Amino acid sequence: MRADPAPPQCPPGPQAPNSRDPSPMPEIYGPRENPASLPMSSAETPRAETVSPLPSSMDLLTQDSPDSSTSPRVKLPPTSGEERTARKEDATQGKKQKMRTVFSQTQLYVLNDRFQRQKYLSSQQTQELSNILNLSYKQVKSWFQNQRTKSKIWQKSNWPEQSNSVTQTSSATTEYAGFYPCCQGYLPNPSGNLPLWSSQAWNYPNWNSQTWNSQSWSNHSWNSQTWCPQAWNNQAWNNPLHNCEEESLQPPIQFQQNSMGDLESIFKTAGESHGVLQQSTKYFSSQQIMDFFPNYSEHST
DNA sequence: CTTCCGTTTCCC
DNA sequence: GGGAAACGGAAG
Repeated sequence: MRADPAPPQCPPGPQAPNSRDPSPMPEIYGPRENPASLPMSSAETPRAETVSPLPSSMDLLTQDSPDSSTSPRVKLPPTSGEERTARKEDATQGKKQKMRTVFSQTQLYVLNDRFQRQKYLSSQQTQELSNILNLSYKQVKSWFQNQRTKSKIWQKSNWPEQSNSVTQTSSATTEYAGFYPCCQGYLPNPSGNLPLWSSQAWNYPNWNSQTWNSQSWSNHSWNSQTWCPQAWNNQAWNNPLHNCEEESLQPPIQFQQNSMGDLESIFKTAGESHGVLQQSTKYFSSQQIMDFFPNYSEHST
């Protein structure tokens, strides 16, 4: 019965942090063709085993089989080592068992990094991301949804007494970064300061950091007045044909198809595990790490 | 189709 | 038991 009397199309701008408050983020990467799924070098991918969910209706554009069949990215983290491919197959009774995938650190890293800049992905972007990470469309979509939920909860907990969205933005510039446990040590200050990644992220050369600094973003994103996910996904900038913007927004560094491979190798050599993030930042700026990602493919002009 | 929310189910 | 992935349903 959750029926947000959401407006016809877009949610009212300044509204309670309760109803849908999408945080649109201008697509800075622009839609790109998907090159080819980046084979996760099964480097550390813990175990991303997945169910074979019954394709719902939207799997049309996705390789929905989460991949247990496509990618071996199923390995156990150095902690609990035991491959447990043991999925309850007893589901033969008709009750489809739910398999909970454990994303690899690399996958989470990329997802998180992306999430920090973009709370919402277009379907195409989701698709691309899923290809790169060797995840299913659904998985990426679900992950972002779950992340958004956590983000909201996190925000609320940050301003327990502030129910006024206006006050929030002025008093806090925090933005949920969506860090997973292993990264928390890396966070500057989970209790109020802008996450490191976020701040660095705003060094986009082509982004008006003067105008769009972290605070602006925070304000804008979580109190957006004229934005809604659906509209967003239909925007021109999500349209391959409209990429005038993205060109100018392309970061200088372009990793190519094997970007993930590079990243992973670094993760490995750096000693993956918990140190992976810290280490990786020594080689790449968070910006770069992230940038390689959306640009894995350069649109052939 | 998407979003959200609430819930379930699983892994640690 | 907590956290997180996945599911189901309502609403747009």
